[in-house]
Amino acid sequence: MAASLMLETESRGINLSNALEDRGLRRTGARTAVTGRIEHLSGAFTAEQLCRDLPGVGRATVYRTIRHLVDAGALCKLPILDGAPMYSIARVEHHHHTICSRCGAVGEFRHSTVERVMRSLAKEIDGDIIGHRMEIFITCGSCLNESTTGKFSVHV
Amino acid sequence: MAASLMLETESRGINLSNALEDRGLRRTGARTAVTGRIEHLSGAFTAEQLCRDLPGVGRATVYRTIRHLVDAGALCKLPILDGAPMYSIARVEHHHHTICSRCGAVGEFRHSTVERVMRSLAKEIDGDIIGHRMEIFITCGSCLNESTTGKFSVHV
DNA sequence: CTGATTATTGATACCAAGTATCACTGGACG
DNA sequence: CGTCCAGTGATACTTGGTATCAATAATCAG
Repeated sequence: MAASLMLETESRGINLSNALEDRGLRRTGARTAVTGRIEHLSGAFTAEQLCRDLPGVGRATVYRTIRHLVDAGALCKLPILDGAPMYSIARVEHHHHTICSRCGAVGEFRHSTVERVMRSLAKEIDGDIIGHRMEIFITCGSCLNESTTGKFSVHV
Repeated sequence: MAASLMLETESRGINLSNALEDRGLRRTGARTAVTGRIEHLSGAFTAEQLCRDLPGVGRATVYRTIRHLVDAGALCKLPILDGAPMYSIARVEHHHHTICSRCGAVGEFRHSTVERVMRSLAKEIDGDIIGHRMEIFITCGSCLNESTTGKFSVHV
């Protein structure tokens, strides 16, 4: 992702273990393994992928830990159209995602115009806006130089 | 949804059975039952809901027919954050959705500014944009007058 | 109309993702 | 150190959806 896109970003210090502790949860071996693995991964991942990577940690614990991290706002859950949802570390307070339809790489961005659109829509919609979500499907720069077939189908 | 929102809309004549025939699929009793039921429903629905409503049609056929309709562009598939995806008839060529987090009602809208945002992002993103998706979570007008609890959790 | 051809159906079995249960374990803390 | 309770993980279960395949229904040529 181009650096210019991140101009409006206030990046957060990321420590997933702390995010759990802040919620009053104990720092245990299993949780440290899960958060450590997530921080070690470069991008987005699925729950099953994490289970495979951490055979020493039970499935239930992996799923529970992910849920805690999502509840804490430290992870974003991205409902991809087909297949299991993906998760990515929430580095930016409120943001949207770019998803490469070939390699699955997920990026974050903020764009003030999106928020302006929301404010203008608020006047027209019959009801209260309580949130929004936006995903941009791309073929990322590095995939443009390759010839692999698509990973996700995109019906938009 | 406010009528003003639909101003940018070119509404399409909707005939799901024709959408299937246009793809070279036969007009059968089961498919007519499924498309008829979908057209009869007021808003968005899940595949399982359709199966329950049509006990005379097999699960496999319901799922197959939905898939055909999505492929034909006659239905939109909406990945709600938790639970099964919802489907709604695509009345407008390219559009976005409002989703009431209480009653699950789904609306469509077009807003030219969203497309303008896409064009400005295209210059900044490292890669090719191949599509985008936007959902606005709302509490719709009719739900504002009630006191039911939320149906969907919204982490945005 | 009749029979041949082929798409479609739906019961069944299956698979994948995720959750509930519950006896056991190990952190925290007096 | 011992107690207590949060946390764990094996297991069984649920849900959403797909593959299989024999039976059935559309379609079409004659």
